[in-house]
Amino acid sequence: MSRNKIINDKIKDERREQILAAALKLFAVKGLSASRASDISELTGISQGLIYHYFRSKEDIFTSLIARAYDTMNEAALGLEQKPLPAKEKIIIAITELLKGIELTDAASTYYFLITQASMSESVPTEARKIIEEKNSVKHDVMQRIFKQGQAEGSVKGFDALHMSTVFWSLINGLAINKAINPARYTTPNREMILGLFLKDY
Amino acid sequence: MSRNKIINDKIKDERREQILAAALKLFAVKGLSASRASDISELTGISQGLIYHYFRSKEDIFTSLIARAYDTMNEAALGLEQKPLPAKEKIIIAITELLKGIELTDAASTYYFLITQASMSESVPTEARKIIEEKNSVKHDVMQRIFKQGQAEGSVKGFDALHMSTVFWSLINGLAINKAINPARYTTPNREMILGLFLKDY
DNA sequence: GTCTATATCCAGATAGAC
DNA sequence: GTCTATCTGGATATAGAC
Repeated sequence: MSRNKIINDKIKDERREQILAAALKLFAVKGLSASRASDISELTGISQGLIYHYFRSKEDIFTSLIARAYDTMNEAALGLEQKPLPAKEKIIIAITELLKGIELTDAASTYYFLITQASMSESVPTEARKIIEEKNSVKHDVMQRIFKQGQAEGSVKGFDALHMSTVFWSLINGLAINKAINPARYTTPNREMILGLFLKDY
Repeated sequence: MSRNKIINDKIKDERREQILAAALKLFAVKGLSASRASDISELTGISQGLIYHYFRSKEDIFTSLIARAYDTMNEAALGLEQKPLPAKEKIIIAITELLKGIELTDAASTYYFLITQASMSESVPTEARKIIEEKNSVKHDVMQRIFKQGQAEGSVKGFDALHMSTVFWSLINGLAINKAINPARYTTPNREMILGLFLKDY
């Protein structure tokens, strides 16, 4: 590979990343159909036409982002599950980290928001819909297993593990949305209050 | 008013309701910008042009629906607050009714969904945005007052009432979304589990 | 690789006949 | 009141120059 080819490839990667980063911000707060190619153009400073040199279509950008979002979130969930810790610790870490992510509105929570928007909407490209259906259950399954582990260890309350993971992710999701809707009013809720939902001795 | 005028007014009302009902379904699941006037036309059987005889614009329909949605929800919340009951009972009723609404996906929960979609999206008409900012706090304020009442009565846990209302509505909201995303997987969570978040003796 | 200009399409909204 | 036909604007995507 020639010197120039290497440099070009690097530019190509950077451009793709710029486009993806801008599109992520837009799609997360406006959804796919209300986000314009011209918005991406403005945010990145690159011309509208150039977007289509890097992606076949707007939907293609969207689908790429959905895939990334799930990979990021699911890796985090699976990574936590595999740590050699008692379930109680895993649950404390999960809630602490997730609450922190919501509070800071970091990159991960923008992904989270994108997924929520996309999951709620019936008007997503077929490719993206497939990914959602395929990968949405992973984090639910992980938490279910962690709750069961905790029940075996005696630290977790005795409710149905499916119910607990439903409540867990619904609450986290709901908090993220709440924050987004009204950042001024939002305050991170008391951690003990939430931990007490799942753990004994709280 | 002549006989014909009365009949015409009735038709006019019915048509408006048909359009609003169809638009509600569409906006709630696809959002404003992905919902087409032609979709409304298909759902109602009314021609596309006729829609604009009853509403000035698509945004006008959207704004009308948002106003209705908040009125419906806020009336329910304020009605509950004013009942001559101990706070504990009010909380039990609220959670029971809301969980039921989510499970059945009734009309009220479609309104709820519309509000969530709209609140999350930055691309809503200015008029609708105003209504959201004005009326979104009502149900939070109501729950805050009920929690404080309950703390005075000794039945409610001692966490900050603002935190409790944040958690309350985030969880309800999150559950509604969860159900919408994956109806097959959703099971209504154990009511006692949720009540225990707020009430002593659970 | 990047831009400007443009083709093409589609959706919101209007006009006019019945 | 309702429909069909049409205008118009704007957005995606492409073509071609540099």
